[in-house]
Amino acid sequence: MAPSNLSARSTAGKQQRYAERDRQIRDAARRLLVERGLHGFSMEDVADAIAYSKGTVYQHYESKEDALVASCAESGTRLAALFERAAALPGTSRERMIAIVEAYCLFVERHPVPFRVIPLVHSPTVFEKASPARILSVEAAHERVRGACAAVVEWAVARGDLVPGPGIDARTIPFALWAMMLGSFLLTELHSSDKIFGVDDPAAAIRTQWAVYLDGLGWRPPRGEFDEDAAARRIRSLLEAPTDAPPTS
Amino acid sequence: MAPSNLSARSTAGKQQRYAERDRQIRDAARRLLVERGLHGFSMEDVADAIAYSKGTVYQHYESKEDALVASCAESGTRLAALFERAAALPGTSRERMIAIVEAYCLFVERHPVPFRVIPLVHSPTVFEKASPARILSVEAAHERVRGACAAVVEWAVARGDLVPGPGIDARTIPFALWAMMLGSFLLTELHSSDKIFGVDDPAAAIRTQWAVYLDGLGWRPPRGEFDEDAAARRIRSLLEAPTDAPPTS
DNA sequence: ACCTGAACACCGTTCAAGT
DNA sequence: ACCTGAACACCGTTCAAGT
Repeated sequence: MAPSNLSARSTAGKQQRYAERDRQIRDAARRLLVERGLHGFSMEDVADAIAYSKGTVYQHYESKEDALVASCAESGTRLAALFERAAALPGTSRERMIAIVEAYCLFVERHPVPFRVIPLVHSPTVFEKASPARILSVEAAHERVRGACAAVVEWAVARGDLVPGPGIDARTIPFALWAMMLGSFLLTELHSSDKIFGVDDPAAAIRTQWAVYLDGLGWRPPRGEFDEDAAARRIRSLLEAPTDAPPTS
Repeated sequence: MAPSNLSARSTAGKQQRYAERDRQIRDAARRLLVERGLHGFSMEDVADAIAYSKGTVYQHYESKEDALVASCAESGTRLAALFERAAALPGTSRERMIAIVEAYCLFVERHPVPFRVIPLVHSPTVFEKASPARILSVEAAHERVRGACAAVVEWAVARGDLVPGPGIDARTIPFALWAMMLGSFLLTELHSSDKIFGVDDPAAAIRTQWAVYLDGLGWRPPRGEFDEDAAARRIRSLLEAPTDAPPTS
């Protein structure tokens, strides 16, 4: 921890250069993934996009799959941060649940490609070629996302807004919420060309479905006893505000 | 339409040989996809698996993507047939909704790989390389699936089991159902290794969530007024029976 | 007329050879 | 010590040359 000055400086310099290059590679990879999609994404292009060779890219990622999982972990971490902000917003427990839905909608709007890549990357064949550390970072992000939902459910139970029961608990409800949101956006994505469902605004559909589901759980207050649209608008403007300077006024 | 006998016979023979080879290729492709996953699926292996060359495989599929979409269309058609059977099963409107959920669960259990491939194949980069006819066949299958759900909703409204309203109609409910099922299974799939949600039986979770959602819609009869588990068991045994000899006794 | 498989292109991945 | 890019392997795709 206290090596000679020279060695310390060179080690620090080395680490800094490595970190800088890591950032460059990560940015290039993300941009290429967004521009060309999973299909057109290649390690060759990543190497071309930065000022280093393919061999150097492979010092940062074990494999192409490792790079994809890394990109997923990054998206997941951003989503987790947004969920945690949403779960802590002022309001009733039901409004915080709405906030989480708004957070998800906002995320998908802002990052459609990373979102679409999630299910593709989470396949056994991809994961088994990624480094264990990389997989752990994805799981950590997901755990944060789940935890943010679970916290709202537990708070609602503590406040008496929700009466727990079979299928009504802090494990099942986050699962249901996430499944509904993931499924709705994917389904809209899958059928954006054909108009099979006639659902052109998935975010609106999710808001309605989620409200129906919360009513089914008996979550207080029910639809009709508060202005859902106004709550959603208020929450969205709070979430859209920049993270480092929240408009508390 | 009435060519010479000889020509007719040779044309018929040709078509028959083509159809036979098409079946061989399709079977090989499906098996390889299941065995090796999307990642390990190659046109080279398909050609090796049958007694023809790569060039011949390319007479059946425009591209690798075309082959994948074809496989999806096949799965979709099977799913549609199962949904149509489920939607027509004897019982109340709510039991028929349960039947559709059971049909989906049964399908995913029986064909996990084709199911997992669906979101991967429905990406713009894949679809734009598939032939228009192939895409149409996928859309036709989806339309049948949606139609089967919509029919149950309309029947429930006609019977007075469901009162339509905003977000409560034959377009939105099938969307919600499909989204919930797709999302639940994908999410379970994504997190089968880590145990983040603690949900080890997605089918059970879906049954509960769907019941909660139907209650939220006000669909009659509500949970608690009938034996859901018994209904699900009865329906499942009907669905598991072979298609061509339904046990009507 | 139909089918083949050599040939080309495009990466993923490695590693001997540079600096 | 670090980085490079030639080299190899593995397909996707095509098409001139067989039968």
